[in-house]
Amino acid sequence: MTAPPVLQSHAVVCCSPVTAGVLDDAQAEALARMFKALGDPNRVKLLSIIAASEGQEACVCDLTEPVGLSQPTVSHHMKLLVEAGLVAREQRGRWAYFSIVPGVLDSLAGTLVSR
Amino acid sequence: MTAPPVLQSHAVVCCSPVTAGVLDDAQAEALARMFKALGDPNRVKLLSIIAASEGQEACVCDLTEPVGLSQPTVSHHMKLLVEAGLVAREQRGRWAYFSIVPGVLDSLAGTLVSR
DNA sequence: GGGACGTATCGACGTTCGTCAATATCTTTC
DNA sequence: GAAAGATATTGACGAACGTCGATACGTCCC
Repeated sequence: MTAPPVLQSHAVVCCSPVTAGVLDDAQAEALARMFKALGDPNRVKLLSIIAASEGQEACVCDLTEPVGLSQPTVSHHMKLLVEAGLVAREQRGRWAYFSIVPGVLDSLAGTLVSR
Repeated sequence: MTAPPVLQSHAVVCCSPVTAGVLDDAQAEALARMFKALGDPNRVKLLSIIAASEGQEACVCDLTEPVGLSQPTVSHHMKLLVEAGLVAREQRGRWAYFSIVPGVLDSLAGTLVSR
């Protein structure tokens, strides 16, 4: 929360391959930040629900019931996913629509493949 | 530690794609377990050091200095990586050699690609 | 403007995490 | 078998996490 919203650029910076040489501190930290966001079962599930929704987007109201968590907790998880640069938030009318940032999962996958 | 060493099979079980339908609890948990292991900068760095070493293996003695952590802490991180099924441990003489489980990172990457 | 509704923030709680110093365990060598 | 070296375990600590109920904030509609 101390950081301004420069989160979109993560998709660009995040991608030094794990297996292609020793990572420096900044690279390791950028990668760990995204992986940590994926390090909770409910967040992984939330991502998959969004991906499976039509239009690849969903609002909190769609997400609360499938994961069985309270609305504030889902809101909290979504905030973490947004801050990690994995998910984008768009306010449309009363609802907040969340979608997976295009390409970010592929980029992350790219850091894991042996090359 | 309540679980016996069935960790090798993780590479087989871990791989329900995030973006190909809503994950059930077991799948989400299996994925999150591996991602959580990658959710610490020092562990990511440890992985990259192992990958960059000749023979793709390293002992704790090789790892302590690059990450700047105490020996027990490195040992602890390695244990987590092993338990997550990402790293294999092999005792050879006095030393314990750690190597990345073949294919596991590619499998993980496979769960992220949009397909 | 006053409700009603969807979402975010706050405050609190128990739990897990990352780290270290101290110590124990295992392996080799003399 | 005793000493030395490499690694693991233990115990402790503060920090971060996941969760909730209560409440505040926006947005729409009458």
